[in-house]
Amino acid sequence: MSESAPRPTLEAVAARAGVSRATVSRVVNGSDGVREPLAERVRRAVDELGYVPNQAARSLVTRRHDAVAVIVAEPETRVFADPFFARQLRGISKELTAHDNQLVLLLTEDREDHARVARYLAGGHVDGALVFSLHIDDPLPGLIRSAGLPTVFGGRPHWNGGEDGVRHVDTDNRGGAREAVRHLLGLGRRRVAHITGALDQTSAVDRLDGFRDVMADPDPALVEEGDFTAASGERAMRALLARRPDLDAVFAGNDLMAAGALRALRDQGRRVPDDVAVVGFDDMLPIAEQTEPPLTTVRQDIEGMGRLMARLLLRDLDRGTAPAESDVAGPSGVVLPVTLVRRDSA
Amino acid sequence: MSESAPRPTLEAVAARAGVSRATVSRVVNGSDGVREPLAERVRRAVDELGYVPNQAARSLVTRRHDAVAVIVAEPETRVFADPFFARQLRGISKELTAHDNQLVLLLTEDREDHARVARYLAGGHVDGALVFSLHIDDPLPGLIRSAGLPTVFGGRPHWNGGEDGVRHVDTDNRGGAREAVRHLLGLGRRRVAHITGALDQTSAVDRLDGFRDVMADPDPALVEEGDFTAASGERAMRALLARRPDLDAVFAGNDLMAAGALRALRDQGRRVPDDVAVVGFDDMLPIAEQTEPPLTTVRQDIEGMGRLMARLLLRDLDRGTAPAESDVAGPSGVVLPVTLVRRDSA
DNA sequence: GCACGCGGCGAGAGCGCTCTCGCCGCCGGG
DNA sequence: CCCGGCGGCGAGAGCGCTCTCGCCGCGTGC
Repeated sequence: MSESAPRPTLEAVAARAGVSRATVSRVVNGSDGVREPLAERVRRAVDELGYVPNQAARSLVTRRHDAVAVIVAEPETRVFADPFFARQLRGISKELTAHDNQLVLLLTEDREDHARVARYLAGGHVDGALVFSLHIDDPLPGLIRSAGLPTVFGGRPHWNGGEDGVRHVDTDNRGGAREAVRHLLGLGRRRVAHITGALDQTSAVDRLDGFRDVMADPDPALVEEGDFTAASGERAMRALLARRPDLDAVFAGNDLMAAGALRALRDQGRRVPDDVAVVGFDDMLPIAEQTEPPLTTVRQDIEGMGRLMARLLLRDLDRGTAPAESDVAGPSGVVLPVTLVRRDSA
Repeated sequence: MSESAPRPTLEAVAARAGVSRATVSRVVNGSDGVREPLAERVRRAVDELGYVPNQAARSLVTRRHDAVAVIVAEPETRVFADPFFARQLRGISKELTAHDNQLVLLLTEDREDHARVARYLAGGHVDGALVFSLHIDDPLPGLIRSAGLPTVFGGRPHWNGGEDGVRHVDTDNRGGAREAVRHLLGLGRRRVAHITGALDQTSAVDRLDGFRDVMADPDPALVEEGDFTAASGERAMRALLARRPDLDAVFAGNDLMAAGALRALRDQGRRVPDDVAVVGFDDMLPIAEQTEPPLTTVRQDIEGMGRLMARLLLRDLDRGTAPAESDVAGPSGVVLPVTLVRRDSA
């Protein structure tokens, strides 16, 4: 216990094994060129001394850190209100640890934080970055790109019409929306409304686009903007009912808004799904299961999304330190499939 | 763009300012002993070159990393099912960044992960650790303590009867439970039941103790064990109703179980709060607000808990690198107050 | 006016590692 | 049997920083 024993160095291991530092280094890093009996002796010495390489010293020369930053913009809002974020982190974490990388978490809320993050990234503490930036006016992506670090974005970035080489992974928001609306039509519903999410986020825009794909020229009175909160869903539902009392289905941009809509419908005495069928998006547990009735919704693989982001980034990191814009191999954007989960609300 | 410009070193700044490395170092690290005009010249050189210290090189000599590990055990279960975790992280993050420390997130699920974490901590990559370990048989705390790193635990650790010097911060689970039950009694309820959380977690045990404090020798038939999930709450509520159909109130160990209980009560045709009053714990949003009726519950300051944990740890780190068991100043355990939030369920 | 003290600054060592280079011993071919 | 080649290993430099130490120049006291 006393004074924390000074950690053994490469030198110490070398001395104990009766070899040079270089040889120990070779063994520890698994490079070949060391004959078996010697290697074995080194390994024993490592065990006996409980040697663990000093990462700082190693980074100093290799310029690798085996660490990536995960940057989450605006934890204030939706991101932190639901388990979304935690699931994604979990996926990322799994993938990173499987490749012996550390996860450095950076939560940002205001401009000041952005400067800090930019400085941190420029400081070269990490090898790459995974970024979640939701809003359209967020300066963060720009800062990050200019830091020149390999980066993968979560969700389709705003400035990316589609294929300009910005690495990202997204959920098939548009396809999922289409599926949700088609399901409602398949139920025989004809006057399907949509409550959008906050339209400064691409996920909301894409879901709205999916709705329009299927409804082809819907009555504008059947679309109402929300902001992904339950309260906004409730308010939007009321507005919708006021404008189109005859509506018989609603597709909400997420489960939280669907829950709000459910409440508004109940207040107005509409039965779900008999009078109005409701479909959500996300399959956010436990919300989706706890509503009355349980929510039919579009499930996305959050954890898988996290894993994939990490995997993409690690791949870039492996292929040489310089991921020049040009020679990116593989698709720059990946879209994950979704599945419709049928419960009782539609 | 081309090849990422080789980052400027101390040497470069020194050359530009026409001083020695030592002087630049002094200025950069804010130590005094450099006269103003010179210091100013150095600062200009730093700006012009966009110099950012190389953390690896610095750590190599200082043995500080300005980084703290946050270790979350078993993200599988409850931790990840609710926004609890994210809130706590947010508090931690705020406090850490305010002190220029990085947050390294370690998520663990199985034994193998534990070994990895132990190795990581022993590897001296971080200056301290913040640990969330829920379950009684978790080997993690032991591993961490033996790594000899300054550590603060989230929640009361199992092996700690109270005051044996293990740094931790906890919510006033017992006090909150008492308050909840007293509230029910104040409403005139007399046959108050309790649905416990998973009793291998101290929070569940403490809440049960609080219940007992007030109910003084309650009918054992009025206590049913759950596991913090909504499903368990529903099941427990049914069992309780079967045994004591005359019960007129229930205190659930958390909001999720309260939501489950609400559902069971509704199924059995009991009105809430008229027939049976319900109180939860956590004030987990958006659950607590979305139930029917909205839940009266005990709110804890999750984010504050995170902040406090970080603050405690940073304090330990500042007072010399060796936080010998003995000379810990200040209380080893801190308990955060809770408040009862009255909504409609009780 | 001279010695002494003190504060500002520079020189240099060294943190623990990686990696290049060159040496040495072993093999095969002429 | 000698020489060239090659693979295994050690020596040493150097990554970018901090920090101790000592030098130098100035101000002060007698």
